[in-house]
Amino acid sequence: MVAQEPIRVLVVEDHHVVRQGLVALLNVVEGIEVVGEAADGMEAIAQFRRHQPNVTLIDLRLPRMGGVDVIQRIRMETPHARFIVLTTYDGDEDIYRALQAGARAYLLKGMTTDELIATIRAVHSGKSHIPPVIAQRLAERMGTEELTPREFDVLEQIVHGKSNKEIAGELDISEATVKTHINSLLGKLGVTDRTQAATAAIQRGIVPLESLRKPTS
Amino acid sequence: MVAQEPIRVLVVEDHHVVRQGLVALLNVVEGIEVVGEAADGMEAIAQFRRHQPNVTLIDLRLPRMGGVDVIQRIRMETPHARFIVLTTYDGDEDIYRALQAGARAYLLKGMTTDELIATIRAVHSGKSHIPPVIAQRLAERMGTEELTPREFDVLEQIVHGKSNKEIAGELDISEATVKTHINSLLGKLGVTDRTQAATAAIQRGIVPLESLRKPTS
DNA sequence: GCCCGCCTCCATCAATAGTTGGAGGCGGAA
DNA sequence: TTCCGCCTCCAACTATTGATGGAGGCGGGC
Repeated sequence: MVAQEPIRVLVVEDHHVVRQGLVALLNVVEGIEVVGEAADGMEAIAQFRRHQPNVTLIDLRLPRMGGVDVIQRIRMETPHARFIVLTTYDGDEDIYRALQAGARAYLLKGMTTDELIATIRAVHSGKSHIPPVIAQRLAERMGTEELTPREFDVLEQIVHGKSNKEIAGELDISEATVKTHINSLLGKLGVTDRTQAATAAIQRGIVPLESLRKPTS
Repeated sequence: MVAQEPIRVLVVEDHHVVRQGLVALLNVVEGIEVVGEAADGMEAIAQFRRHQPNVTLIDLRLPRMGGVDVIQRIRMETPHARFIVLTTYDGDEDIYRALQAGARAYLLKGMTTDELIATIRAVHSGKSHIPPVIAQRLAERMGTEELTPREFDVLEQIVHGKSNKEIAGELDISEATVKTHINSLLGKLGVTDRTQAATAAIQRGIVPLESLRKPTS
């Protein structure tokens, strides 16, 4: 193989062990050089500016600014920046938004090292790579109508266990309006009651599970 | 430091990258030797039998038999076996059951390498180690009453979006009985309606999120 | 300007869901 | 045996939820 500039990679991942593992794996690979690491969103942006990597490997779940926002922010400054999203399981919503934001590839953490390396090379040379599992979910999602902002607000409250009356109070609208929104979002989500709406929202990542911990705010 | 037998460690983790990272990290540490790796529950048991490790590092979410079951099975054969549970986030229920099953330590994947090593050494020398965050959740959980098996069945159906009538059909009991169980489990979970019960069940890991994917079985 | 989607609200109705206060059977522990 | 927890069921009631078919205002795109 001809001697070439190595692919400069930035690794953004908040779990120490996973991050160190990734770096260790990648640094022994010929033609790949890890030029930076970040454990949260802010740090990721700083590191990107400093190192201008060819490819950024990024987890979507990050402290201080989620992965999707990081991708968007960086792409505003550097439109040609290339991202590989690296995540464990995650709801469909995040996948969708990450790709919208400009990620070129999506990898589940269960992949092999070879797949990871092949994907880095592919993305660096301008290709995209979406695993079949993910592609299928995206396809399923496509038929789905978008929720309006207000419907989203209501759905969020439903997931947090609020009654219609409470939601009305919270959003400062009448209970009738809440019902209207619910009726509409039930249809869009393809479910028949609020409980199904709540689990669907969690499962699809529309409302993050973390927000359930201590929600009383 | 005096030359000693190294601590023999088995790593059980289904994500290739994470597992390889862990192994790479641990193998450079003085006094620790990774004697085996497993990517699922069955393999874990086989590897344990073969290598008889001093400490087993185990993820709770595994294909083909969950981590908790693995711990229980191994401890039946080898009661003195020592486990460190290693997991990302996970509901309280799993933590609780893992400790019940005999795990000596619980580590979140966000920990540092130093913490990991320190914990391995501690557990090997017979100590336990539960992070404060986890300990606190366990404490909160303690006041909680256990659900009866039947209540659990009903809760599961609720999470899957079934109506009372459907649940009655599914469990082959009357709708009245379903209501009785629901009334009881709402109290035990400290919630006021089925939607809250569903999100609580998911959030606490009582009903696994994965079971929501394509549940129609 | 006109249309369309979104947000807001209304009334009315039917269907679920949740509450209360029972009751009987069954099996294990004391 | 007696007690207790669990499972089963009931009636009767209230509260909540979801369905339906409106209606007006507001703002952006054509």
